[in-house]
Amino acid sequence: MEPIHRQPLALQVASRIRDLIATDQFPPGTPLKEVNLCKQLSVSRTPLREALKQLIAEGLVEQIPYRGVVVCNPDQASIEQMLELLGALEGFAGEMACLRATPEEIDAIRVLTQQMHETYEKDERLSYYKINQSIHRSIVEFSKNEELIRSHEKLNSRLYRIRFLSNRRTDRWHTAIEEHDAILRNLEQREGLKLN
Amino acid sequence: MEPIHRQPLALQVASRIRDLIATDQFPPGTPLKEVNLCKQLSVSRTPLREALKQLIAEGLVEQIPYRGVVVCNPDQASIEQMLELLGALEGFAGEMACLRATPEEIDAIRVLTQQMHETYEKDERLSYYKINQSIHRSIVEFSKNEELIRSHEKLNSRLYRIRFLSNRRTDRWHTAIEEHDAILRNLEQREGLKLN
DNA sequence: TGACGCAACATTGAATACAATATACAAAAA
DNA sequence: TTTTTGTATATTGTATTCAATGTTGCGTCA
Repeated sequence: MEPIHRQPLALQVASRIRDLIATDQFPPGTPLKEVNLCKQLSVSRTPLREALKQLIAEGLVEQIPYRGVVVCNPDQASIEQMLELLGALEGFAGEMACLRATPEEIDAIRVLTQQMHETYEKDERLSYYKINQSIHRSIVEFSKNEELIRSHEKLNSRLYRIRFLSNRRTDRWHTAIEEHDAILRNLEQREGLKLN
Repeated sequence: MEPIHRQPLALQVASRIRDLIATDQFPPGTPLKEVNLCKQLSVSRTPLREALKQLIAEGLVEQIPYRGVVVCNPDQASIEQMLELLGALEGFAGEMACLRATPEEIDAIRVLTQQMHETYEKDERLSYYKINQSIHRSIVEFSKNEELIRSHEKLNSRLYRIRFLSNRRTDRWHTAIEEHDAILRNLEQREGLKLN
């Protein structure tokens, strides 16, 4: 029988804060004062501090001893480096997915791709964004490399806010779909190679 | 001027435990009882628990609620996945290093490579291992991608113990140097491409 | 008027105390 | 004898308390 998955307070707190950062309710630079957050979240400092330790390890917030933690404000260079690494991870995931994905899984990606193009035509940006994300996530998942999946997930979540904001800017809107099509062409092509 | 880097207790504790795991003094499966460790390290539970949270985030130990944390015991499949990802990261780092490394930095790698071959001829395995590591580390560093450097560092440290142990087995000893030469040939070749 | 120093306050770091949960073992019932 | 259940103990989760450090603002002196 399926065991119950417990969720210690620290984990729940970490998730919550992660969301608050991703949705820009805690924009970069926001100082995360422990007592304030304790009151807002109705938990004591101990689990809160443990949650913060986790976010620090994830690189989402930054800590200066005796001066508290603040939401990271990555500069343009850092963002580009993160995107660069994300691209590399997804590229590698694509290669592995070609080797290991089942035909059914590849079909699933084809369906998602079709859906994505439809939402793009209709200019439904939120749907487009979500489908886009699930395509990327699927490719990574089909690599069947747990370690890669975790790394990608963490890096992707750090870029969530940035991607979302930049997706609303028209210039990024077009380049995004172009990049994406390139990735997809690559995938299709490699899949063809695999079938030979 | 270079600021003083403080080292909160939790960080020191985390480093210590990390070393204990890496050197196999805490072999996989070892249960990390909080009160025991507190006495052994002469710290209270609070910084210890924060340190453990960090190690959990790093994937070095695993936690089951109300049942404590134990040193992870990755199975063969997980190890291969980690090595696969590490290879991908280093491969990508190599590409980036070709674009961004200065001639001096490439020379430094050439020197290290020469030293490594010497220690290999002399059958000095510890030296070989260390030089090998610093070559890999250098290549990653010269990619000039901080995010990549951090990811690689973390994954590499998780594999420290495994690599060290497997390096002592003769079969791995040969395949290791072959793999390494392949990487180096790749690097040299790409460097040549860059110079065109 | 400006710079320095000191003190009061705010905030984080660490330790301890208390609560919740799991495990082990023994006693009782089938 | 075996199974079950209750209780004692060990261990982790959470809250609270105390200590160390940083910051701010005012007052004094040059």
